[in-house]
Amino acid sequence: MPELPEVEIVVRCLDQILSGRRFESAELRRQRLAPDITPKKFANRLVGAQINFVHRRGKHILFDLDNGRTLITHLRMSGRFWLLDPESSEPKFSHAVFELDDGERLVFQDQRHFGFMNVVETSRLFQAKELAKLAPEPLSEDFSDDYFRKTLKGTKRNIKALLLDQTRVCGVGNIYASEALFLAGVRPTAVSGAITKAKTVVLRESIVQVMNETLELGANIPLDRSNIGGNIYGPNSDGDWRVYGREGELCLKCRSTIKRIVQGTRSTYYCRSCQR
DNA sequence: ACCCTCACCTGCACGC
DNA sequence: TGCGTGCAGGTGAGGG
Repeated sequence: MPELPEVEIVVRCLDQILSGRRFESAELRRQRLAPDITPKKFANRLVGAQINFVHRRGKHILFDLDNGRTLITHLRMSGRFWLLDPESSEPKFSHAVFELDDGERLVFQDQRHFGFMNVVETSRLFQAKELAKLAPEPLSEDFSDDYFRKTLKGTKRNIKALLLDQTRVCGVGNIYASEALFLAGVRPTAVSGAITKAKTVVLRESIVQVMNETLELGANIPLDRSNIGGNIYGPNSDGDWRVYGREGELCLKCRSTIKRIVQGTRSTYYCRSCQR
């Protein structure tokens, strides 16, 4: 269930653990995890390849390989990686299993079956259909005030839905959308194109801030198998969100009651008095 | 071209 | 205990 900051933590762990190691085998157990290729092709394109490094585009995790290919993966709602000892048994819903050197296994587990993989030529990585239409990286200079204002202009969609559109703003998900709108004092139902220039600036900064806050939490954790799942808040612990999941609780700024509404099919949390 | 709704899965927390 | 309902941090396909 990760958004960009959680994916970033997972990527740092994977890069730390896997760089320089080799896929001895690559077993695609659930065909629909990688619908564009057969299990046989999946194995053919990966076995024997060494992992140069692991990086990221939006919420997609990218394994750069020394055979000129890149393994693209997406965790969607419930995907997670495990690095297992030779003795450890695989968890339920292990849909792809990679043997590494020295008997360890990298496992992709996904209870809800929404996750995704593909293997593409690295030379055409950013033209791949998974990545081609993604908006600029929100933590890069490309995600500028100018870009953000232009992408809001001329659309009547509500701002919450727009923030979830990965072709407009990439890396934001359902939690960070509520959080950024609260921080900026923007009502989630606001018409995107009607938001003032000043508010767009504040909202863009708020998106960056909520992501950076989580990244700072993750800055000092060990980049090992204990954090490969991206659960940087620890088991059974929700994030310390400002509004998300706080329906009926008091607003941290003004003490009025946090509301929950449904937009599209997703929950949005906000404060009616702080967010106008 | 745009925008909305639904579908894809399993499991958990809740109320009766 | 059991069963029904609603909910879950994502996104693509298909319809209007």
